[in-house]
Amino acid sequence: MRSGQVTIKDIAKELGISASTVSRALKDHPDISSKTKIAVNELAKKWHYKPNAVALSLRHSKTNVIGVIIPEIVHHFFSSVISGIEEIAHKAGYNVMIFQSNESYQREMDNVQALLSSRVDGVLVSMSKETKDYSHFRELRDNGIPIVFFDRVCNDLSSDNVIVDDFAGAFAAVEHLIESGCKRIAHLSAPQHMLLAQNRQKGYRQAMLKHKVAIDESLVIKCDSFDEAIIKTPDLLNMPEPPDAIFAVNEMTAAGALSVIKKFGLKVPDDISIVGFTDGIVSRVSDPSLTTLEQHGLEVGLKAAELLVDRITEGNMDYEPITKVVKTNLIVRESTRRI
Amino acid sequence: MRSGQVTIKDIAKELGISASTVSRALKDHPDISSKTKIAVNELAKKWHYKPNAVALSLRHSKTNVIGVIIPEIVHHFFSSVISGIEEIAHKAGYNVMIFQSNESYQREMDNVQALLSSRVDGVLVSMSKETKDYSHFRELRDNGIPIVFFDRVCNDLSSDNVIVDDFAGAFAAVEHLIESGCKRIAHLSAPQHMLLAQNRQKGYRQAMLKHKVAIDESLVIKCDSFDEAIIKTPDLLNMPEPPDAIFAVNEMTAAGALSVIKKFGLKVPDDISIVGFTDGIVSRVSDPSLTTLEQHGLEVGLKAAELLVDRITEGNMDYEPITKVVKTNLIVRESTRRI
DNA sequence: TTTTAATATGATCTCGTTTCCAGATAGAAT
DNA sequence: ATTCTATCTGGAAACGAGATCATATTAAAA
Repeated sequence: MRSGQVTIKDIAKELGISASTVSRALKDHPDISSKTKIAVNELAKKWHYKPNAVALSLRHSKTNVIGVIIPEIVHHFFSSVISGIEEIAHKAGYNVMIFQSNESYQREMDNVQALLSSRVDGVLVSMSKETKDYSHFRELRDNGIPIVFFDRVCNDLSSDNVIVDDFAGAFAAVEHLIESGCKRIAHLSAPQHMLLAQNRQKGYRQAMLKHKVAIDESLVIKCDSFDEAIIKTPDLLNMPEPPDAIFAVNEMTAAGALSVIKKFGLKVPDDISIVGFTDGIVSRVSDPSLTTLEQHGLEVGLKAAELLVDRITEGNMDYEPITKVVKTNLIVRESTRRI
Repeated sequence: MRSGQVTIKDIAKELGISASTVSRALKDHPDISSKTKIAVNELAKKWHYKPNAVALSLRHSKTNVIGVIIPEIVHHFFSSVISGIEEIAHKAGYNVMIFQSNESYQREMDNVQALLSSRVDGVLVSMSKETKDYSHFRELRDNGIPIVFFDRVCNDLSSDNVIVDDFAGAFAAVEHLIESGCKRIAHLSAPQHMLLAQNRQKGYRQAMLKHKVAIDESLVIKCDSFDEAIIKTPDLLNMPEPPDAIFAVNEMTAAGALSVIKKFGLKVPDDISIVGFTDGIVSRVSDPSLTTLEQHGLEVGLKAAELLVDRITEGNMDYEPITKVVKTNLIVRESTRRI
C-alpha cells in the first residue's frame, strides 16, 4: 500500500478530486456538496485517515504540546503533579512532553533548549535545586511561550506560580508540636535559595516565636533527603540536650530521621515526635505512621495546567502574573502526640 | 521585533542572502564561503536561532518523539521506568511524550489515536488492566510505528517485550517462605488475563509443588491493591486455619495486608510472614520492612527504550520480535524469618 | 583566447494541511 | 437573451527547513 500513513492527497487522488476539497469535506465546510462529503468521509474512515499533527502544527504555528520540566519523576509529589497536568492537558487537547532535570542546572537549560526547538505552546516548570540563574526561562518568555512555575518557584522572576502554602503548613505543623508539649524542636531544612524552603523555615520560626519557644540555632540544619537524614540525625540525637521533636522539610527526610531514631532505641512519639511534609505513601505506611502536611500534588498539577492553558488561549504575553496557592492541611498520625 | 521565533528566512533577509545559503552555512556545508558562514552563525547566535523541530519533522517524516502509555504515573515502579526511558531517549536525541491510560481501555485507545496523529517515531506501552483487545496496537504497527511493551505484556501479540522475570521471582519468594518454615502460604493475586499475574502465580504453584506443600485454593485470592488488601485480608485471618505467610502480587497489596495484620495484633514475621513484589520505598520504610523482589524499574525503562531506539534506527518493520527479561532478586528484610 | 573547473550562491520543490482567491456551472431574476 | 447569484470546486501560496538542480563569477588549464 502507501508508505507511511494516509494523507489528504492520497484520498484526493483516489477520488479524483483536489486536496482542498478533501480538506473541506473532512471539516464539514458548508461549501462542499453532501455527496462529496460522504465519499470523502467514508474513504477516510476506511483508510484510517488521521490528520498529521506535525503538518497542522507547522501550518498553525501551534503544536498543542505542553512541556514539563521537573527535577525527578520518581517522587510521589511530582508524579502526582504530572498526573494532574496530564488530566487537564488531555481534556484541553494538549499532549504532554516530560523532561527531567535530575536537579542539574545544566540539564535544565538543555531541556529548555529542546522545548524551544519543539515549539511547545507552553511550559510548566519546577526548578532544580541548583538553579540560581533564570535567563533560560526568560528566553522562553521572550519567545512568546508562557510559563507557569509550580512548587519550586522563585521570587526574582515575575511569573505565574502555583505553590503550596508552605508557610501556613509549616506553621501549623510546628504549632501542633508545641501544643503537644514539645520544647526543643529541630528543623531539617532545604537550601535557602529555594522559596519553598524559606517559607517552611519562616513558618517554623513564626510558630516558635508566637508560642515563645526559644530557637536553638544548632537544631536548624540543612538536611533534605533520606540519605542525608541517615547521616545527620545521629548528631542531633547525640547532643547533650537532644531535640524532643523534628520538623522535616519533606517526607523522605522525615522517614530517614524516623529510621535512625528507631535504631537508637528511642520511641516515637514518646521520646521524639516527628512531622514531615507531603502526604506520600511512605508517611501512611511507615511505622509509626507520620504526621504530615497533605500537599495535594494532584491539585497543584491541575491548577498549574489550567492556568497555563488559559495563558496559551489568551495568546497575549503582557499579562499580570498571578500566584495561586494550594492549601495544605495537617494530618495527625502516630508520630506525634495527640492533645 | 519578530513575532514568534527566529527563522532561517529572518536571518537571510537581514543579511541580504537566500534562505538556502543560510541553511547551508548553519550546517557548515563546504560550498559556503567562510565569510558568509561567520556572518550567518554570528547573527544566528545573537538572535538565538533554534531550528524549528516541527518543520524538520515534516520534512524528514521523523519527529524524534517517543510516546509512552502507562496505566498510572503515580506508582514507584512506573515512574522509575519512565525515568529510565527518559534517560535513554535524551541520550539518543528523542523527546518523550507521556500518556496515562488510568487502567481504562477506552482511554488507552484514545492515547493510541493521539500517538498516531502525533506521528511519533515509536511507542512504549504497559497495558491497562482492562485491555483484552489489541487491535489498536496492531494499527500502530501497521502504520510502521515500532512498539515495545514492558511489564504488562500479552502473549497474543507477537511483539517486542521487556519483562521482569516474574516466574523466577515468585518462585524464589515462595521457596524462601517455605524454607523459613511456612506451611500455609496465601497468594494475593492479580487478574489472570495479565501475563505478569499468571507468571507470578505459576511461580507460586511451582515452588509449592517442588517442596510438596499442599495448596489450599481458598488461600489463592484475587487481591491486587492496598485498598483491596484492607478489605480481604481480615477474611484470611479469620479463617479456622489462617495462613502463616502471605505472598502478595505487588508492593502496595503487601503493605495493605501488613497494616491489617498489625491491627489484628499479630506479629510479623513471628505469626505471619509477608513477601511483596517491587522494591519501592514503601517496602523499605515500612515497619517491619518488607521482604520483596527487586523489580528494577529503571532497568526495565532503560532496556525497553534501548530496544525501541534500535528498532526505530533499523527502520525495518519485518523484524523478529524478541523478549528481554530483567532479573529480579529477593531482598530479605524483616517481614520474613531468616533461616 | 577558449575551455574547464572550482567556488559560491539562488531558485524551486517537497513534506501535509489550510485558506484565500479564482473560476466553473447551474438556475433564477431581469 | 443577458445579467446575477448561489453552489461547488480547483489552484496556489504559506508554514520552516533542506535537498536537488541550475547558474553566475572567477580562476586555472589548455
